[in-house]
Amino acid sequence: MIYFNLLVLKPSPGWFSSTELHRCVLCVNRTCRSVRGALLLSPALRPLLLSGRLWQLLSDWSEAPQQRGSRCRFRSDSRDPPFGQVGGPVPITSCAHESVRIQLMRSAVRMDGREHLDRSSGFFYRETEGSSAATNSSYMNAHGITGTCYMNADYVNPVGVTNPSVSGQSSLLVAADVASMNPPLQSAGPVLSPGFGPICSGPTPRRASTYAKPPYSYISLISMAIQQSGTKMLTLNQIYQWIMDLFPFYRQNQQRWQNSVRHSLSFNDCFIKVTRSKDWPGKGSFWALHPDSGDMFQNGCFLRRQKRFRSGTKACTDAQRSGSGFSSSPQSKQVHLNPRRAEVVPLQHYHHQQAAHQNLEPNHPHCSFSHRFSISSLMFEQQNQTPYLPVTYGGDSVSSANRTIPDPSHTDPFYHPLQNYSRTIMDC
DNA sequence: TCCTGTTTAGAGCCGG
DNA sequence: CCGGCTCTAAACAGGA
Repeated sequence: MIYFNLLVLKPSPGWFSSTELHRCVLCVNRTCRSVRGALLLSPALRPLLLSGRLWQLLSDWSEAPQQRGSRCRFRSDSRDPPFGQVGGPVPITSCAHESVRIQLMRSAVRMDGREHLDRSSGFFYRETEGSSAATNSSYMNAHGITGTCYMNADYVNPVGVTNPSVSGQSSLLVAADVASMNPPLQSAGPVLSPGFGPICSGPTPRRASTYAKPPYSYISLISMAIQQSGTKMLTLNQIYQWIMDLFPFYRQNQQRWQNSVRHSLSFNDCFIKVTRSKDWPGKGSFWALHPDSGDMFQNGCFLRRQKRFRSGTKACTDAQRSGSGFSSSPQSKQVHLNPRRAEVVPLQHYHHQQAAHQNLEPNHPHCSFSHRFSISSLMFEQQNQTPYLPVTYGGDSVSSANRTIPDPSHTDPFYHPLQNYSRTIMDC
């Protein structure tokens, strides 16, 4: 029987999304014979942990793999050591070894036989000051179990997937920026995966003494932010926040890059402005991705745009627009609702209508978004579980009656945008 | 006043 | 070399 310690770091404030928990459990279950979890939690999560609810959640999620015949089991019963003791969950402050934010499983574990993956294709995370990049770094966790980390870059793979083989080791990357543990901009925690988009092979970000600039363009960052949101649209401030939460680099010189973000939103046709409804007051409009902009990024890779999206292309027919209640003015990036055709349409469904129409199903070999972690793939997987858009495209004339399903982030305390990507994570 | 959004301009990089 | 893309800066207007 092999036991592994699963160490998950989480920023504060914050909570584990269902997807993150799901990912932890499933990845481990699919890999290990048995798992003993040890969660490093932010202080905000401790009450949840102490109350037993977190363990219950983990336990519940661990059932699925077992039903598929897996012998793996996530131990969460009363035999688990209590909080704070060896073998049990530990408070984040007891993590003695701070230099490694992401702890690995023990060796001799193979992840789905995908050892062939290129290191550069993912598995990005940051190491702390003083440690060297692109090295294997031994560590000892709070329970005295040693492992090896492969340090190769500054950023976590946005998918947060496992790296199947690193010098014979396996890793589980589920960590987030440990803001609660480190003063921002001074020490480096791993960066939480935004939930999609492979780090494409190519130039590997080099670690710097300070946070290195992410290899993503602003358009990529904005696209990622919007895509990862449950409603597929964000306000400007939410976009700011998402970027800063995910990439500590952008916590500095905010005026500079935020201006660029605003410029990108306004200048690029791939972003459309969704005006607020009267009964949904607030500052600023929502920004969404143009329904036809799905193939901007090659293979869903956010490092480089395949082509610049320009509105007015033939990709989206009038029939499709009208059929789903969409209409847009060629003179404006704002989208307007045709009230007579108004209906609540899940945006991802609309995307897939587009994809199907163009013979570009997510799994289609010619689909530029056919990548495992591409937006379309992810959206396809969540088609039956993603909440509907809280509003249709339609700006001012969207009636509250159409907002039949509220923004899940407003009603579900456990909602997290990343939860939509559980299927992909399960496949890790 | 601050934030949001638009627009213009210029520089740098990269690929054809 | 040229065009396209991206980034940065700045000015400006309008709204909360």
